[in-house]
Amino acid sequence: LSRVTQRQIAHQLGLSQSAVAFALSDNPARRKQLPAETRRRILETAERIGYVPHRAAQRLNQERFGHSRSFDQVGILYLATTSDYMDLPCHAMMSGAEHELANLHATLTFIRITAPADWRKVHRLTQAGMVDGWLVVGAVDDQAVAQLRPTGLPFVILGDHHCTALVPSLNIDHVTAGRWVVEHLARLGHRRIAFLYSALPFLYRDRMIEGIQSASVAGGIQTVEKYVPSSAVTSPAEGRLLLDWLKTSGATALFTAGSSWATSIWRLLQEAPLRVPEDISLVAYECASTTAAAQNFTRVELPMAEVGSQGVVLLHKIVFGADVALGEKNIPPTLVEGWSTRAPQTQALERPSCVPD
Amino acid sequence: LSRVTQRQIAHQLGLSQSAVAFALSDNPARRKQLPAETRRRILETAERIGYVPHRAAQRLNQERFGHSRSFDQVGILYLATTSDYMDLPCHAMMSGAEHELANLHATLTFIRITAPADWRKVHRLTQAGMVDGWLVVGAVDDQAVAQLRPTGLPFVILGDHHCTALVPSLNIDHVTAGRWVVEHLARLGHRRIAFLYSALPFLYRDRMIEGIQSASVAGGIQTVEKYVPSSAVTSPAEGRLLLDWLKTSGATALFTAGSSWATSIWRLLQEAPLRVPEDISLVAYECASTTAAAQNFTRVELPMAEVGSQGVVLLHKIVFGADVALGEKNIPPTLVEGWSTRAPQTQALERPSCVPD
DNA sequence: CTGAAAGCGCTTACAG
DNA sequence: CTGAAAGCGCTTACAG
Repeated sequence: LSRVTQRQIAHQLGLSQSAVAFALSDNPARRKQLPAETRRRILETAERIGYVPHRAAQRLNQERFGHSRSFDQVGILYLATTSDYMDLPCHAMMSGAEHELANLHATLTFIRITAPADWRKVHRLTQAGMVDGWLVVGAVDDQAVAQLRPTGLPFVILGDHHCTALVPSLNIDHVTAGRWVVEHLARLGHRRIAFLYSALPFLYRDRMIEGIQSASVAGGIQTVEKYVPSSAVTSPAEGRLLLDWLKTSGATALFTAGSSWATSIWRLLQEAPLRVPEDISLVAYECASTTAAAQNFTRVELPMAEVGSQGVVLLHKIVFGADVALGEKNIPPTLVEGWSTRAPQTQALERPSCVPD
Repeated sequence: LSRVTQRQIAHQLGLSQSAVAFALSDNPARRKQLPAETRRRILETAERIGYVPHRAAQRLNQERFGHSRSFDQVGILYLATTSDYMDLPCHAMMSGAEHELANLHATLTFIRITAPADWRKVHRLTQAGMVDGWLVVGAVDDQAVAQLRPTGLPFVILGDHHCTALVPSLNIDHVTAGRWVVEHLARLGHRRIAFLYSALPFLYRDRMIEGIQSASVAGGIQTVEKYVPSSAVTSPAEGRLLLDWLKTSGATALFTAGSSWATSIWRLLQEAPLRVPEDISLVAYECASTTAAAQNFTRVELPMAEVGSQGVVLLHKIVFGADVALGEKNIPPTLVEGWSTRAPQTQALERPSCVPD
């Protein structure tokens, strides 16, 4: 597999190498300097013999005419979290970003930051001229941004982050996710809904609660909330407490707002026994895994890949100097109606007399 | 952040640019051509002003003296599977590879292959001189290798694959994983062990069974096996069948050979009720997630990151022409002793009379 | 033993 | 309007 160069194309057609360069130029003004027929022959030959420009040569050139920014090589910084909860959604965002970059004939370089010393990798890559911009996922905070700024390269943060400064970022619209769950159940006729949240203060959780509460107020929906550690979903003792809470709550629907909780909870409900959806409607929440989809629960699906893809588009705009507003852009989630929700029975769950209707 | 070049260093010290190049050369023979003191001054200055060689210039040069292979840019091909089971272990291997590459000042380019047309990306990257070698993870088969060969670049397959041809590859030693589970339980005094396997014919599963059976035969251990779909772990009906099977099996220990099954099974056992480890010992199996570790079950842990790291080492050897034997290299797993295994009670589980002892 | 010079493949300013 | 030439930063063969 020897490399095909512009010189070889030129030689084949009896033209100068610069004629070939002109024909292949990205710059439309420069292309016009060539007779249309000559250009056509050059492009045809280039295509036929499989010419692909040598990236290193192009990059080296940019050092000379630095004013025209390029968008060939993007780095994705994965700031490791203490848990590995984030791996799946981050991987999904990365996949989406890679897909979008491939369309632009650009590549994605993966860099994992585990310790502060790993930032040296970032600075080294920058100095080596390897990167045109950064996508950043994981445990992003002001300190990370402080490391990123001196690279002089544009960046976009993907997913939840802890920055207080205004930074270009892209995320799922968790507020809307929460609102849609409430609105879907309200439309079916539910008036009292139970919510099971993670006890950990994830950002996505608090955004979702924001949406849930605003939609509940707007729709006259009563809510009951319970915050549980993820382990509770599988612990028998916690499971019993959870069922007791649910039965006395008078709720006709349950939203399990932790990723992949629905299957375990569904199992728990069946043992109560509470039939889904006859006795109680169940809405699942899934972040970058597909079990809820496989079981076709009614569910909130988060388009993490779309966040990655849109992140690339945003970064591209910034590189080429488009006037991009700082702050967070949001991608709407999807509410998929499966079998696990329906209108509530007129005869509600066993309900304590103290609960007003 | 303007770039620091060899010329600038040379200018500062009143030397020629080639003297600087000699001092910084990787080639020890070339370094010796310079007086030690001159070399020291050059290195000191380079360090002080943060010189980092421009990667594109280095790469372009290699086009000229192509005989000396480089190992700067490695591509990781993620061949998407139909399910997303593989995402977590693949991400773990990728993280391990990135860490090892960073030590070598090399970078990892992520490419996702979802459709056959995506192989164009691979060929384009190759032609563009962007890659020195490939790491390949996911759904790798002979067809993938056939796409890879014409790139002319060395490759190493990480993790399970379906190639019939002999290819350089690195994997977890699943056979040993199975053997260790049996040997651990045998050492504690268990003589009859139950195994819960995925119904899907994963390669890791069959390797593990191989190890389990050879160790069982060697240690005089009786085994009972059940193959279940992953959903069985959470379905109440299947759960009851599973408990019945377990109780009548006469087993004093259970190995749940599906990733992250242990928690659900443990819950199921508690409802039976079967206390762990008093009534039955439980060994968990975990692939690139940490729930079993968090709960400190006795468990088999798979060092996926180590597979990635060793994969880089192997690829590096191949690039530099070391005589590497084809076929699979294996990384031993770890058996971690947690709270969930102990010696069996002398009074065994309820056991049907038809089972010989 | 030392240092000026060639050239990797490309892009673009500049001379004809 | 066209094409020869300069040069990005580096590595290495080659002339002094």
